Amino acid sequence: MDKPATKDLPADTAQLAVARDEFVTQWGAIGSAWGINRTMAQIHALLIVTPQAVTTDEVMDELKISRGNAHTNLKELVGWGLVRSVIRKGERKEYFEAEKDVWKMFCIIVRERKRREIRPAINVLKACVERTDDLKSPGAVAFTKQIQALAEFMEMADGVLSKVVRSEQSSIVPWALKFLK
Amino acid sequence: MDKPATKDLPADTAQLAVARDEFVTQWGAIGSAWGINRTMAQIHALLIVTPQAVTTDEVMDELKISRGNAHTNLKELVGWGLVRSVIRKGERKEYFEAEKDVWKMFCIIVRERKRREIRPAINVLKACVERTDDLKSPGAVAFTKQIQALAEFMEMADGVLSKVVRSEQSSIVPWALKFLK
DNA sequence: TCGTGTTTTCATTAAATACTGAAACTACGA
DNA sequence: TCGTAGTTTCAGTATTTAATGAAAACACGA
Repeated sequence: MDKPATKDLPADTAQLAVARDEFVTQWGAIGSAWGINRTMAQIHALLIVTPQAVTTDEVMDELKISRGNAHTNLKELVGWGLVRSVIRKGERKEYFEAEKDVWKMFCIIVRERKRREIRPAINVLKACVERTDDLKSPGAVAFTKQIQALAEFMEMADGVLSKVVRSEQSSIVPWALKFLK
Repeated sequence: MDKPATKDLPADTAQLAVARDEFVTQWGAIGSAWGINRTMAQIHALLIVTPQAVTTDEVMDELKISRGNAHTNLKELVGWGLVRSVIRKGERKEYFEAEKDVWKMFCIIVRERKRREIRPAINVLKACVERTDDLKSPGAVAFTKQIQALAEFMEMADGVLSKVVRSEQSSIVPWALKFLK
């Protein structure tokens, strides 16, 4: 019994489900390696490959996790700006959907990491320099120089990232790629 | 009893010691935020601001940690290439010193993270695409497209980083900075 | 070969982090 | 205002990750 090529074969649907699951699982593992909570990475992966917005219950069900866990990580993703919550009129449930544009995702992540990780590090370095840049001993001068170099490097990196991300469009990096050889 | 200005004042030495400690502690905290083991970050910080090479025992003593801990994290840093072990002739002890050039540090970290984190992620994505790019259903096509976009983005990022890091000299990024506006 | 100083391993313990599930809370419609 | 679907919190528990310290292994000279 043949089926028309345009109709989904059951085998295909199954294969897609497996691939989707594989992606979610693996992305969770990669998230761990990147220092990101495994569940958060899995939820993000799930939302990325789910066309419609989903509810907390669907996430719980798909990933076999508790309500508390699903809730916390969904809100965390919303906090990062990687996921939006949408309320459908007439419905009381909250739905969630991920930003799917890869360049936008990248910009969001860079901006947040700049804010949460790079800026605080720069502040620490500057505070260290302030504590010692009035000292004259060779040891103190060397220390100050070293920390200063670190601080300047990070400020430069921060600046580059700001500019890369400012435009909110993916054209710049491929363009830069041409020039870097 | 006056001391000549070229001689270190005791107060200065103390102030430097405090600043150094503060740096080590804070850098450990920042490391944590970056997903890096706190102790490893502290040891790295300590070696960065220590002019001479140091022994395991000195690290244990400075940071008040066990031999096992000091050993494991020193070797881990050596594994990353951020720290070299040096053997002084006539001595049996092993000494450790950090790469102090900021640009070199950056290159080492980027290369390692590319290898340990970016490449594996790309491989996962490619494997996912292979599982589904023969499927014709709209859902499968959308899935494949999305994953493909992610994969292509990461390959592009990988390529950019390779080029940035290839030269092993810090001139390129400041140069690029001028062009990005 | 043995003795000694040093490095390495690893079972155990401690600490940090993540997850659960149920209770408390909220907001909305009837 | 009450009932209910839905959200949020959080104390308790489980899991994961890191640290300890002592024993084993190593390497070198005598």
